[in-house]
Amino acid sequence: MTRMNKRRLSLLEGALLGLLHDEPRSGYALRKLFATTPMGNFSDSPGSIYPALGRLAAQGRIAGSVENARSLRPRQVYRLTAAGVGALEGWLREPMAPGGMTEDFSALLLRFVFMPQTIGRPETVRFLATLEVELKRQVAELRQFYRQTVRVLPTSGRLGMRAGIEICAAHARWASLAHRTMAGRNKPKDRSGRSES
Amino acid sequence: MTRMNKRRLSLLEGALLGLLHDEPRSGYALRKLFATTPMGNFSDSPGSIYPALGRLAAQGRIAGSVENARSLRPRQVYRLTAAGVGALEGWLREPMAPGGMTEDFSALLLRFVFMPQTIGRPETVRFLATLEVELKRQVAELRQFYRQTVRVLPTSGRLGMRAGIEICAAHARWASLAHRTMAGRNKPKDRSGRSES
DNA sequence: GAGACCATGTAATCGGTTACATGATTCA
DNA sequence: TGAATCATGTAACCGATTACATGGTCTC
Repeated sequence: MTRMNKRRLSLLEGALLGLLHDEPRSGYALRKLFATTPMGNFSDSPGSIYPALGRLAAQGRIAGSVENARSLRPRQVYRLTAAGVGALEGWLREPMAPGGMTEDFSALLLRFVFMPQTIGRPETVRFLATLEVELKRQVAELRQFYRQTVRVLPTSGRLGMRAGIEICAAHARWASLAHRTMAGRNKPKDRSGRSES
Repeated sequence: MTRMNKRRLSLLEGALLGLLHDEPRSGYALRKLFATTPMGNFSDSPGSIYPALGRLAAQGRIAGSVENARSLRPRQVYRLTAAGVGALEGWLREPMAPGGMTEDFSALLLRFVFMPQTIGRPETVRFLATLEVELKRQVAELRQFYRQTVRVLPTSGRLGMRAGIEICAAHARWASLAHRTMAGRNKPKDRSGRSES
C-alpha cells in the first residue's frame, strides 16, 4: 500500500522526523527550535524547513492537521504517520560507513539522540558500541598518518592534524561514556522502547 | 580588468585554492589527496572537483597549463593567478560569525591550515586568539543551556548535550594550544610568510 | 495605528552527488 | 589481451540557501 521508499533521508529530514516523533509540532515551532537551541546547525530560514515538510508530507511520512482553520494562514501541526515512523527507524538503523573518515559525527550524534525512543535501548547500545570501536580505530589511523607525515608538514599543518586527532579522540571518549551510561542498569526509565511523550 | 568578485567561496573552492597555492597540481592529484588523506571529508568524485576547477578557472582565479599535449586527454596543471591569491586571502580573512553556534569548526580549521603561508603569522595568531575566546564563550553558553534543560531531557538528550559540550571544549583546548604554539617564538621557520614549497 | 512577532509559503539560484562516458597507459 | 589505474569530463537530479512576499495578531 504505502510503497513510498523514496531515497535516503537527508540530515534535515531525519531531524524533522525525529523531532516530530517526539511530539507533534508546527513548522514555526521547528524553526524556533533551530533558532534558539544548540540544534542551530540547521538553518531556521523558512525556505529550508517548509519545503522539507512539504516533501515529507507528499511522501506520506508526516500528516498535518490544520489548527485554527478559516484563518487565511491556518497553522499546520504535523505528526508522524506509520510510514514516517518506519522511515525514521530505517534512517536510525542505517549502518555507518566502515572506512569512512569522520563521516560527520554530528549526524551520528543526532541519530543517537532519537534512538532510544524509537528503536529501543538495546539497539542504541549496540550502535554506541560499534561507534566507539570505529572511532578508536580512526584515532589510531590518524595518529599513524601523523607520525608518517609530521616531518614534511609545516607548523600549521601539524597543528591541523593534531586538531583532527584530538577532536576524534574527544568523540571516542564521549562514545565510551555514552556506551557505559546507556548500557548500565541505572536509569531504568526510557526502557519501554517507544511512546514516551 | 579582473573585477571577478563573484560570490563567497565555497568550502571546496577554498580548499582547492589553498592546496593549489601550496603547489600547482592537476585535478587528478587533488582527487587523490581527498581520497587518501584525512582531507577525505571532501568527495573525491570527479563530478565534484572538475566543475569546481572549471568555475575557478572561468573566474580567472586559477590557470591551467596543459602538460603532455597532443594527447587526447592532456593533463591540466592548475596554479593560482594573482586574482586567485587575492580570493584566497579574502576567504581566509572572512570574520567568523560572532553569534554562530558551532559554525562548522572544520571550515575554520581548514582556513587556519592555509593561513600562515598566505596571510602570514601575525594575522594567524590573531585569528586563533579570537577563535579561542569565541569557543570558550560557546562552551560556557552550552553549559548554561545544559543546566537549564537537564531536568526535562531524556538520557539520550542529556548525553547528546554532553557530547556537544565536550566536543566544543576539545575545540577550545586545541585553539588554546595552537594559539600558544603559533604565538611562541619557537619554530622560527615558516616565518617568511609565503612560498615555502 | 505602528511595530513586533506569529506563521506560511514561493522563486531563483547554485553547488554537490551520482552515474555515465571516454580513452590512454601500464602491467600481468 | 584484458584488467587496473591514470585522467578528464558531462548530464541529471536534488536539496539547501537566499530573498521575497503575504497577512494575521498582539501590544503599546
